[in-house]
Amino acid sequence: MSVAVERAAREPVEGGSRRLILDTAARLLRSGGYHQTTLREIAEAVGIRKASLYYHFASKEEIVEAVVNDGVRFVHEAVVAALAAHAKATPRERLEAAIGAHLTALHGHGDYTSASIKTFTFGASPAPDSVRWVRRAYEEVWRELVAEMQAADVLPAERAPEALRNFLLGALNGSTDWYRPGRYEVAELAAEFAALIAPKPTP
Amino acid sequence: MSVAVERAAREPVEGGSRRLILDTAARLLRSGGYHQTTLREIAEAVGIRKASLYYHFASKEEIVEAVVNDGVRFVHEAVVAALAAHAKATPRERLEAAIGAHLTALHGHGDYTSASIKTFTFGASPAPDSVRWVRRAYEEVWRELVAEMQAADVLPAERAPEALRNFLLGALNGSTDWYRPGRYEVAELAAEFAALIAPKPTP
DNA sequence: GTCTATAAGTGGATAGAC
DNA sequence: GTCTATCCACTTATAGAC
Repeated sequence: MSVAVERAAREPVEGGSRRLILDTAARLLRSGGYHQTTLREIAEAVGIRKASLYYHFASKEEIVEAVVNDGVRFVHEAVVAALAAHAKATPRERLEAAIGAHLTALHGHGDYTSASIKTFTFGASPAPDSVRWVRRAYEEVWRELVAEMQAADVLPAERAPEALRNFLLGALNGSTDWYRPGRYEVAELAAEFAALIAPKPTP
Repeated sequence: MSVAVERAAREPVEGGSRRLILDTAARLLRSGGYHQTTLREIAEAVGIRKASLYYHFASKEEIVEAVVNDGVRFVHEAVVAALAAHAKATPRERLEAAIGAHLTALHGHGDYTSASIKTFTFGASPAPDSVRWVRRAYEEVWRELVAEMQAADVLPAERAPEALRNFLLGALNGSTDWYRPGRYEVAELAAEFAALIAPKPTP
């Protein structure tokens, strides 16, 4: 289900095996991270031998790279879509929508995005170029959004935009360490976070 | 130097070998995390054979557990000390001092605290009891501080204290992913973060 | 307290049959 | 496209000499 949603966010047609491998890898990377997740584990969970993975991918790094990039692309598109859907809303509503979309991608059944955060520091010390680009592109969305919010006086204009963006995204991503569905809904969390970074003006 | 400071924060006298091993492990864990850091690496950096590590520790997990706990104790004591030093300051100054102490422990030469964050999700899925206790104890400091700040109206009283604390600590700890010394000073970062979570009232 | 030597297992990756 | 079989480097950990 969420897998279907995530699939729609990526390339249209391709062999189902490749997708199944990535889905599985995403799930394992989400809980185990890079070094804990082994090719044997992935293969077993998929239901094939680990040697068969090499028909679809050239290396472990290639699998992880694909998962990580898909994860960032997924949250990227979700946030862009949320902003488009709230194009005519107030700036503050737009901010809350973006926060909600980011958190939903993180805590919904989207293994890719969580795996992406968990695997932030990659196997190889400098992340592959593709990873850096994809992240940079998503960052750009927030860079623009922060600028819009500062211009609209929803976020404090006198604060450094970079610190603001890093502060907010750090807090959002950090929620993977403590948030567990069931106590709050993600929507409540989003409202709470939006209120913290951009307090509603006292009426 | 920072190592000396950190040492002072822990047990007084003990064999220097054990300490040296932990210092080295902390440094490697900080950059590599749990699974990337091997006993061979640690031993080589210390200048002994890896088998010799087993004279001092029973297992890799025991080494990591010691580093992680020392790291949390270090930042814990640093924040408590900062609050004590600002006992008579305004609530807002106390908050900024606590944020500054936390960030300094994270980005100074304190390998232990950074390693602790990086190794947050431990090897074994449920972290050892000792780790959970030590973290809980530190959390308590912030729980009290947040309550104090909400009472003093420095932090918004109408927001959920738990969300507030997690939001703030997430943002602080997330800075390990992007902050690099040199551009800002840690003190500037602390001031910026304090301003973001607790905007000064417009005069 | 540190060493050499080694066990027992697992990691990623490849060759080649089917 | 998936399999069996295998390679080899490297992992944590132990045994026992010095």
